[in-house]
Amino acid sequence: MSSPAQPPTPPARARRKIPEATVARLPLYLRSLHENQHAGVTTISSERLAELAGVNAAKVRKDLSYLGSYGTRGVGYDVEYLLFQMSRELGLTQDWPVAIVGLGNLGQALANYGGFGDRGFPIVALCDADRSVVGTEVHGVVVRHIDDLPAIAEEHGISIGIIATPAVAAQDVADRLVAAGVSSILNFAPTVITVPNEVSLRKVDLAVELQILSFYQQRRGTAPLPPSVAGAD
Amino acid sequence: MSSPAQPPTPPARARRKIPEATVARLPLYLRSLHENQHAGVTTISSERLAELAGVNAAKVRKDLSYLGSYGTRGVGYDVEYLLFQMSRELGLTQDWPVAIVGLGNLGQALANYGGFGDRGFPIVALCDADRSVVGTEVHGVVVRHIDDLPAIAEEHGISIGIIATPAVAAQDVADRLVAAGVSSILNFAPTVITVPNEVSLRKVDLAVELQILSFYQQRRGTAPLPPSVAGAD
DNA sequence: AACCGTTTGTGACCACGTGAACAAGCGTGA
DNA sequence: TCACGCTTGTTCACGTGGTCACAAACGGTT
Repeated sequence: MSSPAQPPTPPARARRKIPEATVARLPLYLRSLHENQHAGVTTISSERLAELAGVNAAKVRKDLSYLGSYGTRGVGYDVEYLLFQMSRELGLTQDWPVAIVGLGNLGQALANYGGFGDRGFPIVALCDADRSVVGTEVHGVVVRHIDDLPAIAEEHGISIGIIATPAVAAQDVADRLVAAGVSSILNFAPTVITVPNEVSLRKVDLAVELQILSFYQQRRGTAPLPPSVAGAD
Repeated sequence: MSSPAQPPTPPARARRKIPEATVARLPLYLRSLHENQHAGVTTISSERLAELAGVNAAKVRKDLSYLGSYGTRGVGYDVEYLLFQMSRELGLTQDWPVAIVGLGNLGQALANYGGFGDRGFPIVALCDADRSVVGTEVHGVVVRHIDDLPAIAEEHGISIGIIATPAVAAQDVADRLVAAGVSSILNFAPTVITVPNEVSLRKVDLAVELQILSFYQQRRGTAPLPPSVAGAD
């Protein structure tokens, strides 16, 4: 497990364990805070932040309290200070170089989407198994063959890999990523993949999302129980 | 804010309410069942299905029991019969026509991805606000202007809408979709949008996924507690 | 300095989902 | 026919997360 990029966060005292559900919401708060900062807002209340993030105010306060007591009673939270603390906690004070494996429709779209590099996740490497794609350039990055993955990973200090291959190739790619030292994987392939415990895995499955919508859509005709809003959990 | 609609629970015999977490897993079971069916398997145990779906066997049995008692003790589940029941429950015995709004990188990639139509979610309409894109053809479908949304929705009987616009346009598009009668929305725009209670909303936020991975990646240097595997729940 | 309205931080309670354990039930073979 | 092994369906205990409510504490005002 070579971890080329060590987090700059100092040892610090015993960190409190943040619930997974809270971690999933922090990026939403972060985004709203950024927007407020750009709008010149310097202080924000939990109620306003809750409204922007689409959650309940008590939940916001509890979530933020896991980071520490960064608010001021009777006033609210200092936007800039909270942004700093939250960015630090999320590990966003540094860049995390990303590799995308698989350059079909989705992979290319992801590579061309500029929103990643802007937010601290530069796409520094692209891989594919198809030799007719290798050598071409996408969004300024030359596609390399997946057999070079170990060298590529070491070269760029890649810690996050995105799988955008067909389902049949996904598990093999995941194994290769892990072998190359990648310890965080985002899987877009429509299949279940397994990784060692020490590797973080998240998945985005478009077909599953549509089928979930289908379920409630179909129920809507029979029972009036449509739970709107669903997390990215 | 939004009051939970309680009163109306009238007609039809009370269908058992399937937990949201279970609904999110049904598509995974469905996929594994399809693969087994294609491989000629006629019967499957909860343990095998659990392995394929990456969950625990007890959870599989409990999830399936919400659909009814479709298994045979000592034997397992009949693949074909379970497939049928599950498809029916998920509303997959019919097609759900889908409209994609926003044809940037992501929208085009989604439109070109053939995996939707195959699985009962045909992309029948494409919309964009940019008049230079309107009129072009993507994956055999002509892009129309978003102002035509009401007519388009009625024409094709669209019930599911996919938002693939920039963040600033997302809420407006969502409002238009709802006004046009669309009652299920899948949002890819990196922003929180709100819809009426009777509309189902799910979101896929790539930046959020990466930031969640970043959190655990950053922690890995300080605390050895990386909860791998995370649902799209 | 003391009071007052406001907002945070947190403790208590409740609902939901998870995992293990087990009885019920089915098929098989003697 | 009966006993035995196997797998389901369900019950129970537990942990996590969500909501409510309220005391603590801060700035501003008198």
